[in-house]
Amino acid sequence: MSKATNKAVKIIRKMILEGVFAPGAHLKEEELAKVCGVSRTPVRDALRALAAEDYVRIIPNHGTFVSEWSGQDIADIFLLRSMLEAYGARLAAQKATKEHINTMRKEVERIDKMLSSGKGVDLEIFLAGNKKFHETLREAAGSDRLTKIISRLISQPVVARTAISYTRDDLQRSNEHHAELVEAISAKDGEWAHSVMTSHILAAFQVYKRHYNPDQVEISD
Amino acid sequence: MSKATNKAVKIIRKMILEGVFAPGAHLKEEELAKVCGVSRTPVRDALRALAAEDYVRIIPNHGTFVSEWSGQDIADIFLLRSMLEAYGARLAAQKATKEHINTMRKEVERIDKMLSSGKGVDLEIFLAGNKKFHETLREAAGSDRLTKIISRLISQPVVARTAISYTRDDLQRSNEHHAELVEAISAKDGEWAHSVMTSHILAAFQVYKRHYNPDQVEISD
DNA sequence: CGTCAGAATATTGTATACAAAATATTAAGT
DNA sequence: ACTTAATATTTTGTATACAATATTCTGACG
Repeated sequence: MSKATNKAVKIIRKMILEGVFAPGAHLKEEELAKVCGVSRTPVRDALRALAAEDYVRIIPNHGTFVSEWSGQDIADIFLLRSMLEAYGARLAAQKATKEHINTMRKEVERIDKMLSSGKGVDLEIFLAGNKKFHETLREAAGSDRLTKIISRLISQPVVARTAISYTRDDLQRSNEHHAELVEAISAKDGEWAHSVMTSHILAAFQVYKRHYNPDQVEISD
Repeated sequence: MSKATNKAVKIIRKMILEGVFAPGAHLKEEELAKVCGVSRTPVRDALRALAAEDYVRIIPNHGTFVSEWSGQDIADIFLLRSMLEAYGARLAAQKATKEHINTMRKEVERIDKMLSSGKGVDLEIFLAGNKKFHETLREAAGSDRLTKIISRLISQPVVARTAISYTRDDLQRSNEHHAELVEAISAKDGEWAHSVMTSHILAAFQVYKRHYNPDQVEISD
């Protein structure tokens, strides 16, 4: 993506994530152009890109609107993700190199060290390690197409917004899953890896549901 | 998509499919604008859309190039598709309404009638019926996101180009799979549907491989 | 003969101006 | 007061002009 377009994408995405534009809001090109300090042309490019990421939806001749997400949508995403990532894990078990495995193992150890240090949890470290772990696993799976599909799913606003409040136990379990995945992949056991990864993502879904529970939604009058 | 953009997308996509632009070819915006009879602005829009469909890839500041596909890529697509469509079939078994099932059954019967008519095979009827059958099944699965992902996979040039030479036996088997899928879904048996759909897509992959075999590729000097 | 530098050209990226379409506003009629 | 039609305004869509970048060509030099 080119300079001005890229700038616009970043600014607009951030604003949506921060709630500056509410779900359903109508994004006007000229206004965005002013905010981003570029002309309408790259703004339009940016909106097309954000539509591809499902941040907005474009209705021809009517405009661009911030996407709205139902609980069903979110469940959909997690279930699809669990399937796709599990498939990736199976492939990784067949194809991972020693380097891939070492990288993953290192990330597991780094997080483990953080958790058992006695100090408070450092989410920064966890998130970075988690990201690296999954990226490496996808790379090991060796399917660019799969990687792209998954990336699109998890780059979506709902998931991106999910700066979930992980409890210490959640982090612990997550990292245990990671450790087990390394074991399964080392053993070249695709079914095992598949199964652990499924649990891993569904557990994340559970954490999400616990936090963003429909029961907790308040309706103001 | 708006008028001029839509026109450009259709023209350019067709030209790529027809081989007017070879894989790897550099598509120049001005030239396309002239061919399509619109300005560069909607052409650029069109190229972004075609990139999303994987017909082309865009390299910033360098241009747009017709996508190239390896055998590995194609295998990747079929395998992913088999997984995703199988997942859809499982969902459909859980959620399909009587109307969905009736529509699917009707398409099966229409193709069956064509095949057993004694006359030669009518590919038009088969392709239309096949399309309708799968669309209905995806609708029955009730996941817009899944539908979108699958659509993107199968709208890709490699698959689109696959006007495969189905033999009569291939068509017969394909329709038997369809019939079995209707049975499985009627019985609300998700595992059965999943399994039949997997076979169905992998069989299609086999037909593809039989036709577009690397062995047959000639290299001119 | 090759290679490197620099100018010339071609191509993409961005801004602006204009056209088409949709939305909002006003005014008239019931 | 409520519709409805006409008009004004806003917003998106397209074309063109200009700027930035990349590519190609040319010629000097080793």
